Parts: sequence; structure tokens; C-alpha cells
Amino acid sequence: MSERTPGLRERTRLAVQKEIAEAADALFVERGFEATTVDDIAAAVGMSQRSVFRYFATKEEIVLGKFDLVVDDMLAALRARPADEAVWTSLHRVFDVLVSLAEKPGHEEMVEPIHRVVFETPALLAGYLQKLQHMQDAVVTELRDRADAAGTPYAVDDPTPRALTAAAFGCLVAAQHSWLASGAKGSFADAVDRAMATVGPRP
Amino acid sequence: MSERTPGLRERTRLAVQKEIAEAADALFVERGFEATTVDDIAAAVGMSQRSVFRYFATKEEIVLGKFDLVVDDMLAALRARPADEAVWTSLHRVFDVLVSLAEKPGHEEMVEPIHRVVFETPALLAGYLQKLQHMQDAVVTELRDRADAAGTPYAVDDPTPRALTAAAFGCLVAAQHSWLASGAKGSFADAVDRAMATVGPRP
DNA sequence: GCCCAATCTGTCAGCTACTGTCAATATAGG
DNA sequence: CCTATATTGACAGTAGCTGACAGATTGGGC
Repeated sequence: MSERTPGLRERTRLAVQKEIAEAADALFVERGFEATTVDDIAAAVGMSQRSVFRYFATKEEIVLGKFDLVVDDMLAALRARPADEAVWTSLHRVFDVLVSLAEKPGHEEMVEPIHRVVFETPALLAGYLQKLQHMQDAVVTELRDRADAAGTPYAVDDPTPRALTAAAFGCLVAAQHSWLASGAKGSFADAVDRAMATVGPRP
Repeated sequence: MSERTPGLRERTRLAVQKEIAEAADALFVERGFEATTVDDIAAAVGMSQRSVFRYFATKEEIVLGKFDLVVDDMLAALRARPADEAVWTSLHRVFDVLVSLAEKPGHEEMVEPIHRVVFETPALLAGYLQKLQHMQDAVVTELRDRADAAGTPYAVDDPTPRALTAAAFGCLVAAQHSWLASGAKGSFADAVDRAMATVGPRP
């Protein structure tokens, strides 16, 4: 009924999910996303195609599912910012969650190639942009709540929070683009900082 | 070999394409995108499914293909802006192309429902965002060319043009979102103006 | 108006992503 | 240890999409 310890069942499920994702990612990086069949992935982890689809709703989700976990972290990060902080600054700090994830040691080797697969595969890029869009919806809701709580609510038809959020996420994507285009040489954090410095809220 | 008058062949092709798109759009609005089969569309226009795919590469393109035509217009609009105009202003004016298209009389009745279908169907929203992304690539290239021609080129690793463009397009999507959320009551042009007024380039 | 090459079309066969169903198996948790 | 529940593979089926081919249609030069 309520929250309990994850439970063994749940834990094995996540473990299998991770195993599939890792095997699939390796294949995607090696042969490309479209050239890799779900049957290939199933064979690689030794299960039936049907079972792969029991862990991931779609082939895309094998790659993009990772980002769902980040959404919660990002929202938590947003809620943790002081209520009177400038919105643009809060958004910038929220992106630190993504940055630190990209720079986390261990799977550093895979982050950039997968990133590249996402940006170079039309279906994946589209799915990724859509996930960012959903994330923006959640962020906008949070920003409105925050303004309400601060006693300075936005008018219902005020596009400000959504426009600010969209602009910030636009900068994020621009940063990822620049970063990949430069061969992922500099730090990702710098790329984000630089992109977000070029634009800002109007006085 | 070179550019001639459209030619009858080409014109009939475009006519058939338009006929398919209109029949399909009606079905999409009526039953929804996913619930409508390509066979349904083929039956509606009295041809085989195979032939429908000869006019549109994918089912999504039947809806989203329209936007490809706009891209060229928008790029032309960008090139028509004075070279020394502020980038943000140029981008704002480029969006007028979209606005005037949405407000063009004749098919006004369909613009809003289709818009709604796009924003409410995950696959279509994803595809739409991806098209906007491609459009941004073209715009960024154009902005760099313009800066080069003006003798004030951007450094190759300067994220400014891309970030500005991404922020502007973010505002565009935010405007569409607000407009739809308000039941498409006010003018779309106002929605765009308001969204773009909340953000701007940093000094 | 005639003719031919280019284009269009339907049909069929096939691939891949994805889903429903069901019976068999495994196992968490009492 | 036992059973309710979750997990699985096997099979069948649908929808989107593609290649191949043969036949009908037709634009446009003659």
C-alpha cells in the first residue's frame, strides 16, 4: 500500500533492465540504432524478443529511459533552490544535475558515444526533445507554484514562466550541440555556462 | 536539366499530395492520429496503401510535411532582414511567416484542430520538435554567414548564435503552447510577441 | 493526332516494431 | 513447504513501411 523497501522482485527487475540497456547501448554504438534489431538485443542478453518488450515499452526507451530518472532529480533540485532566487539562475543550477551525471566517473566512456547516437538518430533526437518538452511542463508547474507561494503569482495567461523555461532548455540543447560539435573536448559544464550567458530574462 | 515551369506532371503530383493530406487531416482530427490507419486514408482517397506511401515517406509526414514548405519561406525572410539588425529582432520577424500562415483565411478552420492534434500526439510532437531543430540548424548557419559578411564573425566555438536561436524557438513553442492552452482565443501573433518579450540577448 | 518513354499504379511478398494471449515455470513471502 | 504472483517463451496477429514487377496512364515532342 505504502512505500516499502524496494523488495527483491523490484531489484532484480531493475538489474535486468540495466543489463538489457547496457547490452543494447553497446550494440547501438557499434552498429547504429536502426541497424540493430530488437531480436539482436534479445539474443545478446539471451532472452526472447517478447521479454525485452516487457522491460521497455519501445526500442527508443532502451536508450531514452535513462533520462526519466533524471527528471525527478532535476525537479528536486529546482525545489531545493531558494524561493526568491532569480528564475534564470535556478534553471541554470537545475542543469547541474545533468552536467554532474554526464561527468560522473565509471560510465564516462559511454556517455559521449551514446549522446552522439541520440543526436545523430532522427527518431532518438525527436524522442529526446519530446522528453525535454515534458520536463519543461513539470518545471513550469513548479515555477508557478513557487511564485504562488512567494505571493507574486503569474497571471494564468502570462507566458513568462513557460518562455523562460523554454529559452533555458533551448540553451541547454545548444550547449549539447556545441559540445558534441567540438568533439566533446571542453567540459560540458563550461558549454552550458557559456550558452546560458548569452541570453537572459528581460528587465 | 534546369529550372522550368512547374510542368503538369509536377502540378498533378502536388494536387494529389494535397488531396491525400486534406483527407487524412480530416480523419486525424475526427478519430485521432493513431486510431487512423494508412489503409483508412488510402480508402478515403480511393487508392492503394502503397500509393499513399509514394506521396508521403511516413504517416507523420502527411501531417508534418506542410512545415517543410515554411522552412524555405522563413529562411528567405531571414535573409531579407537588414544585416545590421539585432539578431533577436530578426528572429522575431522570421516567425511572422508562421503567424501569417496560421492566420491565412480559407483553411483557418483546420489550423487550430491540426495544431492541437500535433501537440497532443506524442509521435507528432516529437517529429515537430525535430523539424524545428533542423530549422534552427539552417538559421544558425545563416546567422553565421551574415556575421561573416558584416565583418564581425562569431568564433567557431562561440555558442551565441545557436543559443539565441534556440531561445527564440523556445519562445515560439511556448507561445504555441499558451495559445492552445487558452483555447486559441487571442491572436497567435500576440502570443508570439508576448513570449519573445520576456527573454532577450545579454548585453 | 501519334507514339514512346517516363511516370504512376496495384499487387504481392516481406521485414521490423509492437501487442495479446496462454500455458509453463520460477520464486517471494507467508 | 506451499501458493499466489510474477516472469517467461511460444505463437499469432496488426500496423508501418519497403522492394520488385507488371501493367495502365499520360506528358510532350514529333
